[in-house]
Amino acid sequence: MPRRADTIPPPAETRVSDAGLRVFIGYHMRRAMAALQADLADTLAPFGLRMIPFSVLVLIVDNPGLRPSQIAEALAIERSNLVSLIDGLAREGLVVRQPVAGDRRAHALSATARGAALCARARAAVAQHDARMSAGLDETTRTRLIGFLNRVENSDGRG
Amino acid sequence: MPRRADTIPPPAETRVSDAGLRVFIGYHMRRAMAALQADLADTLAPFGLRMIPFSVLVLIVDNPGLRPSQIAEALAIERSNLVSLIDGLAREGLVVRQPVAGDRRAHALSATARGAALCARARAAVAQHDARMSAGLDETTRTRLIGFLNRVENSDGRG
DNA sequence: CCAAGGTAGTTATCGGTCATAACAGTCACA
DNA sequence: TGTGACTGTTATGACCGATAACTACCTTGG
Repeated sequence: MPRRADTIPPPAETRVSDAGLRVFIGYHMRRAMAALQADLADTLAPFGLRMIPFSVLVLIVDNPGLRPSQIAEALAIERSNLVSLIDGLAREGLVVRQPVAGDRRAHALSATARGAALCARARAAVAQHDARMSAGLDETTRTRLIGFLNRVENSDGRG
Repeated sequence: MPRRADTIPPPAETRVSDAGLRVFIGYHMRRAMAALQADLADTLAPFGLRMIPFSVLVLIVDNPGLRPSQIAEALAIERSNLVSLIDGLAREGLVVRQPVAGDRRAHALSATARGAALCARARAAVAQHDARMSAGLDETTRTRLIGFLNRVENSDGRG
């Protein structure tokens, strides 16, 4: 028998269940990643950095003379999205673009002293953040976890 | 000794190293998550769904009469972002909003027959996708991995 | 040498995700 | 009764990611 109009009786204290999604590892990964990213954002905020710019800065510091297209390939980012990213780092005086001797198209990226210093401090903070996140993870489990993540990462396209 | 102008010598076949980022579990998670999300997007595309709308649909199917604010809380999404999400599902005829008897503010969400059917098929496809992603993951490692992900997820704010 | 095709960086633009602020209608309760 | 809280909603903006097209430049084959 239809209730008056199309109203629905109030749910009797029903607790919402996401069990149908919890069966998927991807769901757990997504939730964990969201929490991790929020924590990382808080960690990097004092340095005026966000996740991606931090990654780019580390790459430049660790690989002086790097070119944008190489960063794009390493981080799986489109080249076009790198320009504003590098613009931002350059605006802050953290990195500089220099011409390359043999190729007038390319830009060699390197960190300034200020960029290197900031990167070192941010790197230490992120290391603490990462250790906090993976606290209570014994070495073998950690290794196995990274192995799993690498396998997922490299299952390009189809499996 | 400064080189002519400010040019930089071409890098001698330098391979770019992201070792400075590989030390972080978060970096591996981010890369794995990106690959997983791309694969999941391909999996859901035939059903006209993306990751978030799929999650919302599953929640509605599994919890008939659910209200938007409950979905927001369950999925850690802002309420305001749910409206266009539900609009989309409703436009496709997958879910309907019905008034709730006792509370004229609330909307009870439930799936249509079409929505339930689509959800079942999409759920099966996602199950295959998830199994593919976690292939070669024995049960104890899988359990331990999920435990780790849950710990990360629940390390709200600071640790 | 020179024309054709590829590469590096850039611009413009779009879609998707997420957050915030503000608002109207409604409910609950002192 | 009226104050405060809650629901769904609108509008808006930041960030991330992808695509297409352009300029400047390099490289290669004829």
